[in-house]
Amino acid sequence: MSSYIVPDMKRNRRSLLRPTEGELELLRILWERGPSTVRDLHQEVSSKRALGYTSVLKLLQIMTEKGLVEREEAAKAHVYRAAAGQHETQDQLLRDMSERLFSGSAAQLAMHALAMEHVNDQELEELRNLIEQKRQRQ
Amino acid sequence: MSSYIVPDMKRNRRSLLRPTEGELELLRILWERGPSTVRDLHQEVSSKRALGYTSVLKLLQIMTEKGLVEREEAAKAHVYRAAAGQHETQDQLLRDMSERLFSGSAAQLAMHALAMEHVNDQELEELRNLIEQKRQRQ
DNA sequence: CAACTCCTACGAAGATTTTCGTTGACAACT
DNA sequence: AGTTGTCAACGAAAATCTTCGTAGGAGTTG
Repeated sequence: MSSYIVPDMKRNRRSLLRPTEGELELLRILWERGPSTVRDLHQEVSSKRALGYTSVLKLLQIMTEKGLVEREEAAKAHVYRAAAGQHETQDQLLRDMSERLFSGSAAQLAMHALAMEHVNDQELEELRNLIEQKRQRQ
Repeated sequence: MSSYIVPDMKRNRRSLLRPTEGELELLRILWERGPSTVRDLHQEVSSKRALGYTSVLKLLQIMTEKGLVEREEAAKAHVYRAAAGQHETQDQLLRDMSERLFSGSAAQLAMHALAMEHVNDQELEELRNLIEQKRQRQ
């Protein structure tokens, strides 16, 4: 009989796919601001809701373990940056959602999204172009 | 001295807005199949992944408490049906996602969704119509 | 150099979600 | 009546997520 130390794959597998609520909050800020320190992030988050400094720090440490962010330890205050690109993550989560909510139909998802809210002229124009491109390719 | 029984608002507030992962899985099946028993649902879920019968049951009980499903107790095997409409829930979750991933731009979300995957002709047509409607209204 | 300040690491409490095992009710069978 | 099968209820373990408090290192300043 033997026992192994198995890397915690349950966590990794799922988390790479889907950042949690709090993780996403930080990622969003990192995408906007670019590489930031804990203090930067805490300040940003604080404008939205109360959250302790060490909470943000801890979250970032976990995210580092999961590979969601990478950090530069050169300076005293470590600098964090998103490991995955914004688009990549967005697409991943959208695919997920289309799967779970619309049985895989991205088009249905898109229609619901459009029907839902205000869309400005420029966005409408981009959408029309996108659709024309798609039509010609098929 | 008096004590009150306070409805668990923390739970309700959030959960009505956002079914958890497992809850959504069951809701999707209920939307597809219509009212179902625990056994039905368990069978359906089992085709995707291993999950005990009582796990499904428990989840349904919790969902009943939360008001996500309603149940008919007439027969021995209770029959559950989704309380929240599919569209309602979809829109709610989309709004959420557009907020969290695209800073509230549903149009951006839609574009990403479209760019991502194959969309058939009929869907493209519907999208064009939808966009035309929007354009004229603005 | 002692008092401050800033920052990371670590551990841990709470809340929530996920997953079952066990129990007891009820009915069908033998 | 005893055995077997199906189900709901309940409780609880395990996994995750969220949020902090506390400790300790490293500069800074009076």
